[in-house]
Amino acid sequence: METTTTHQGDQQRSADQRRRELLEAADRVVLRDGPQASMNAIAAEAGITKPILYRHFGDKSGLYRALAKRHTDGLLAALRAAIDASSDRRERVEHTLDTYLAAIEARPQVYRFLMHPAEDSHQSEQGFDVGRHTAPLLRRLGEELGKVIAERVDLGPGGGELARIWAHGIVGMMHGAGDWWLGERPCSRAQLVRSLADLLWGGLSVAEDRPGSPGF
Amino acid sequence: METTTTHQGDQQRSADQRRRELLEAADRVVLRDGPQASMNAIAAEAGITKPILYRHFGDKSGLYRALAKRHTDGLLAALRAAIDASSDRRERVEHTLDTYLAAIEARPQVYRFLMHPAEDSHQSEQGFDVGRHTAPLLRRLGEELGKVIAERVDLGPGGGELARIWAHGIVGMMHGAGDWWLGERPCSRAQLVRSLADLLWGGLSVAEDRPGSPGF
DNA sequence: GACTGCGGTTACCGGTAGTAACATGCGTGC
DNA sequence: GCACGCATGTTACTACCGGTAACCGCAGTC
Repeated sequence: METTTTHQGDQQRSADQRRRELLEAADRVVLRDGPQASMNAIAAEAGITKPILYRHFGDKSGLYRALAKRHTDGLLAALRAAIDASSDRRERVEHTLDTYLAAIEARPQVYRFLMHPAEDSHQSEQGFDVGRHTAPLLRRLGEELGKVIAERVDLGPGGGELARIWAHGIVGMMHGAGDWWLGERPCSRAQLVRSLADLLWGGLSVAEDRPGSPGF
Repeated sequence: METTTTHQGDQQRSADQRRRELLEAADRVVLRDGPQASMNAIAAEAGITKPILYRHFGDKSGLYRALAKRHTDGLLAALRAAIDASSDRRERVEHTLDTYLAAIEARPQVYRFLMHPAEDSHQSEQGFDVGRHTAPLLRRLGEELGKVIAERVDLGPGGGELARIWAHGIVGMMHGAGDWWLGERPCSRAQLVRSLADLLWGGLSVAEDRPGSPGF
């Protein structure tokens, strides 16, 4: 079975390359048609037909997962760099927020695809995974940020748990505010970054009550 | 055309009632099958066939919007009550967080449906609404909370903008952390509420650096 | 020259959203 | 009494989706 080693190698290399080509074609279609790009459309863009896609990626969610992994890895790398770019904690937070917002601003279609990678088939039949609504991207961001917080900030005993909670909260805040901002553009990116950092710095707790506000 | 007033009224009333019945049937199916409940299944549950559904609701997203409105209204009412239930601001925030989390904990299927009401067809053809990924529920929650903050907390000049930013950030935090918590259940609800409130109260800014952490 | 493996195709399956066209029962005008 | 709207309901269809089975043709090998 070793008589065709070099040929096997060629085949392997060309298969990987083919896969990369297909992913790039899929990328173009998703960028154009959004998250509901069809397998037919992707195959057509790649100049082939459906069954080949299925041979390479198994099913639609497989293709989408491969596609999402590429972009997610890129965004994660950018965020890690932002976290390490400065030494002051406040600056660090602002840089991270700004990097995320700049990314979703620059390529909103990609961002949208990452958040809704496919409504994803008919997974577990029973109970259909009650949680798990959030995109994998946000989970990964939360876990990564949780690690960073846990290892750099002293939160006392049980700080690991707390770090994860805060991390997922912060990621959610970033996502929620970012999505709203992207839709309405009510202010500049810098303004949004500063405001969110202020919020995290306890802005809500130190502000004064409104004169006529009830109860306070 | 006024000769049939009473009859018209009867028709109208019965049409509204029919609509309500259909929504209840749809509710049962969505609760059972999740967000990808089909129109056929809903029609069958209601004891009728598809075209009637379409006559009442236009299309699938119309039905889903009507369904979502009901639940959203309910949740919003509960949250408003929570906001008004106490006078201390910190308590208010904790009550609000807890009410939201209790709701998604009690009926995760409904929650999940509200967050993914239908991946929503092929709306605007071109550009497909770059933002607008977030569920309408979250938008509404953000706007409502923004109003409450703006009218009760004195944020100085331009405070209205800031209130909206903070509101959408807080809602995002609640949603992100809540979704993660619902999936992994890493701690009690009370613990999560306290931790998130601590985060909003500036916990991240006042914590000490870890001894060996780089840069700080 | 027959054989085999692999990239590629056509043609299909089951199920989805959505629609057209036909049927049927009820109250009203003449 | 009877034809007319008119709303309610049905069956039967289109068009498309994800996914698959079966076949086709061409490399390279024995």
